[in-house]
Amino acid sequence: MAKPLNAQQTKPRILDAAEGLFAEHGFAATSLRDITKEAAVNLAAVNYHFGSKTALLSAVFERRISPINEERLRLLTELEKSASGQPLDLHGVLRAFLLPPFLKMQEWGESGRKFMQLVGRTHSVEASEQMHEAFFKHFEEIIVRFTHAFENILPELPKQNLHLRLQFVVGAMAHTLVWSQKLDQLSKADPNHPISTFEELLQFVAAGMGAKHPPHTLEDIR
Amino acid sequence: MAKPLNAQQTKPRILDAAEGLFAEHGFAATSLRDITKEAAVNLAAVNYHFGSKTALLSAVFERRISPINEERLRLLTELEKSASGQPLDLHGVLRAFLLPPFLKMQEWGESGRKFMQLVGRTHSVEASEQMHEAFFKHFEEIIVRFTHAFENILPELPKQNLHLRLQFVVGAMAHTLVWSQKLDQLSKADPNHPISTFEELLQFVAAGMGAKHPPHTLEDIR
DNA sequence: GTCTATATGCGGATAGAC
DNA sequence: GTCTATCCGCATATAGAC
Repeated sequence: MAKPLNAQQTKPRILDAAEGLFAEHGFAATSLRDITKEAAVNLAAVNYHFGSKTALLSAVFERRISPINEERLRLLTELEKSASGQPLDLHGVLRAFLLPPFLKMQEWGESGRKFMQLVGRTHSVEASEQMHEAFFKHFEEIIVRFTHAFENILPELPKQNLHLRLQFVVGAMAHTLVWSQKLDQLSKADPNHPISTFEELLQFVAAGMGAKHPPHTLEDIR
Repeated sequence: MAKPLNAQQTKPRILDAAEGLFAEHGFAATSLRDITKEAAVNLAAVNYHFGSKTALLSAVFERRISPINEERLRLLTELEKSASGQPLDLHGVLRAFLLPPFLKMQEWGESGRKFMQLVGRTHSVEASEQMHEAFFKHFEEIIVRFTHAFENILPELPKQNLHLRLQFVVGAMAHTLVWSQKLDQLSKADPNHPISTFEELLQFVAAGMGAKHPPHTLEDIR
């Protein structure tokens, strides 16, 4: 009960440090020296345990993305079961997609917050093309399953419009995750009326996804 | 009519090259060697003309952000004038905010597309804290004027919720600008039914901003 | 204003002792 | 598995000739 200070192994220490520094300063701007110093391990440990800086970044993604996407699919499957053939609910499916990252972020505390920042950054084209592959391969099943669900919920919306709108959802979500700390401060600005960033986002994108089609034309707006 | 090849000066060549490379690979991952090679100028030219790599990035921002935000304010002022005291229209104000970056992007062609990618990247925390200041100082007046306009349009929505929703708008916009090339391909996937990415975005965020408040509770959704 | 040459330091990665 | 020492290339930045 008195020596767990050094009990933490080298690998997770490196992962934690890398996660935080990549999130704060970006992949290219973070050196292995920064990481090993922060993790209080030897410089050579990164290459010994992970092989290279790029492989380390992959490992950072691996650790967090899988549980999030598994939870998304679990929630979606649950919805499909309890609907038993009936069309799904727009709010519900959006919630299945959006809730897991917010939940896991809370569950993981500060480390989770940093990771989400890194994810948001990656959405905006950080890192090389190879990194993008390593990142997006984790989302293939998610994209297929959720797109299909939304197509069934909104059969009248042309697919192109639907797919665009899903991109807007992703954009709003990514931005919210990146700035979650500041936005949460905003949510609590009035202590008599604390609101949930997540719930507000869900409300917003549900309205956006359900916006009636076709939209106003330029003429209507002027 | 036969020698304009070398007529272009060094400074704009550097700006163009830097804009493109910062957008594609990020600030930290782009070296002055990459830039001067792409611009076909001497390595020392950057430091001679701009002083440093960071100052060059500032200059890249300077050149493009000002015209966009001036146009935003011009459109908003125009709306206020023609409304002559009446409350403004939600669609109209959102359009005044969102249209200028899309218009300028088109106007500037490939260079504009790259710049918008860079802006989207910066929204997601690229670069250092100093760079952020240099970036966001261009938006102070925009934030004040537009926030005020939205508060008047949606007086029943608590300010915290309103401010959060504006962040969602910014997130969807930034993501759309970053991925504009791919999303435009999506918009034209069906040649019989080409749609406008911008109009679809406007429709989406207008519905989101106008979503009724208070939202469903967690209980309603389950 | 533009060039070459170079100062100076940091980057990822590794060899080899322990 | 962990350490020190080091390779070697590339980074930004500058000095000084033209």
